[in-house]
Amino acid sequence: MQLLSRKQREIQQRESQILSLARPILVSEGYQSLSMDRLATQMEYAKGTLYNHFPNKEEIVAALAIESLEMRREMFERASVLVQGSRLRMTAIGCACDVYASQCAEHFAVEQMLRNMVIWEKSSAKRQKIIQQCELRCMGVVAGVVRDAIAAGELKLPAKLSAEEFVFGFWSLTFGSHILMATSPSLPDVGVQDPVRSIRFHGWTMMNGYGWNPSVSFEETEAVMEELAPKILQAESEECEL
Amino acid sequence: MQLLSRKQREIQQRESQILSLARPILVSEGYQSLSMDRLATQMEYAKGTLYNHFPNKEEIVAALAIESLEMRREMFERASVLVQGSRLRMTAIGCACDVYASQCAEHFAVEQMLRNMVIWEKSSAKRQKIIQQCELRCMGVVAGVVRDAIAAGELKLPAKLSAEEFVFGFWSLTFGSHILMATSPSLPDVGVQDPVRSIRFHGWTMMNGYGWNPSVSFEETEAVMEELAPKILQAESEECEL
DNA sequence: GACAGTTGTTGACGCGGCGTCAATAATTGG
DNA sequence: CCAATTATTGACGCCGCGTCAACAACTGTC
Repeated sequence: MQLLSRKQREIQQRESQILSLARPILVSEGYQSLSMDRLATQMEYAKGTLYNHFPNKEEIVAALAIESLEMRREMFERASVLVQGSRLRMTAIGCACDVYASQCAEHFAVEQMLRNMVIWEKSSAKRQKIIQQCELRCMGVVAGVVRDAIAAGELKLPAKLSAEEFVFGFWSLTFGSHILMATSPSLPDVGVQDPVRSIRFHGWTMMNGYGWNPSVSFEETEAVMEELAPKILQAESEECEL
Repeated sequence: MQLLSRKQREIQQRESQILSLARPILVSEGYQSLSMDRLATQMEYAKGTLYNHFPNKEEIVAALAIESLEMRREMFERASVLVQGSRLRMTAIGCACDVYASQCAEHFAVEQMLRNMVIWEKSSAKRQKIIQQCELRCMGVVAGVVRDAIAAGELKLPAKLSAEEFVFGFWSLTFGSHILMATSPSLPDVGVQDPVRSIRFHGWTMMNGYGWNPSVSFEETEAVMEELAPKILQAESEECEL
């Protein structure tokens, strides 16, 4: 019994060892450079042993993506309770997105890889379910803030727009901008000098467009974001480098 | 001289033959399924001949992406002159984005593939330049509308926000939403019933937030988009299926 | 503490895809 | 008609994924 559980623990922890070895390779050298043979060599285990843990390479990426999505959700939750007032809470979540995409770029990158259908399709139904639940819970956090805003009379949703559809707009805006920043070789060359500030401004304007109260000046919004950014990152600081 | 030019023409047209054979495979079966051997077999040429045209597989994808970007730009240009008034012209371009992403999904998909650094990095400097110019020209079309709006006094840009940075917001919003629609397995499950309409509404609201005149009701905006969509597609109709 | 049964580990192997290159064929100019 | 140039070919080397039969370690039993 003692030995069995020791062995089992050994196996358990090997799983996370695989993941923590795979992540830096995946992020710094890309999906192509992550080879099972290389991983096995570095682990000092045979390749077959890796396949006891993950049925294929894609599953490793999916597992990493789940870790990343989990982290994003934690940052959302932390951000959403750092300040008072629905509009500022929403702003804080927007800030969390920025922090996540820039300070935890390796996690953001792994999330994106999963959006390649090749990887998604080859990953197990079990992990697909988990990933969808992660997404759902992220959405839930933000939609919760929106519902609070409505309940407090600080925001009135247009007819035919659900809270989730409302969130979808902000999601698209920040998400799209981060993808573009990460993959568009040279935004400055097309005239976008400060993309992050621009998107913050657009988000702020969109909130104005919806009449989200109490209204805040953009300068104040920026100040709040500057102040919150380190707090959002804090608890993750040890597991999130670069 | 006759024969030489016939031969040369033959070679020229083989290039587009390769591309038009590669595109459907790439789109319907994914990047992994596009193999050089398979392509060669279907072309009824030897593999080596393919490599006379494209130094590697990635370059084929890059070449396809250029075709797609070119088409997007044409649609933007066509959309931007279909209506009068800067706000409606901007709306028309937004509509062009929707049409492009939904009706020319295969082109949109190829564009996205290029955003995988693996493919981007392996493509030649020459093609990278062309791609950046395509992006620049797309941006140019939209920024032109914005500048017209400013000149006509229908829009006033906030200080510290360039026309391009202004465009970047709408770009992120529509682009982000289309990526999410294409890759997020089940938006309806997280509560987003009608993503396209939602984003149109968000874009409309953002324009309101910036005080873009003359203001238009959302219903009218939708009506204009419905009317324009087929016209934007028209000239491409033969080269864009599904 | 020997033994049968179970569970975990190994790495050589098959397969398929990319890109190369020496041999071969076609084309050109003289 | 004959070099010289240019285009075409497909077998080959290499690498990476995933498998599986052989082997090792561990477990519970008598």
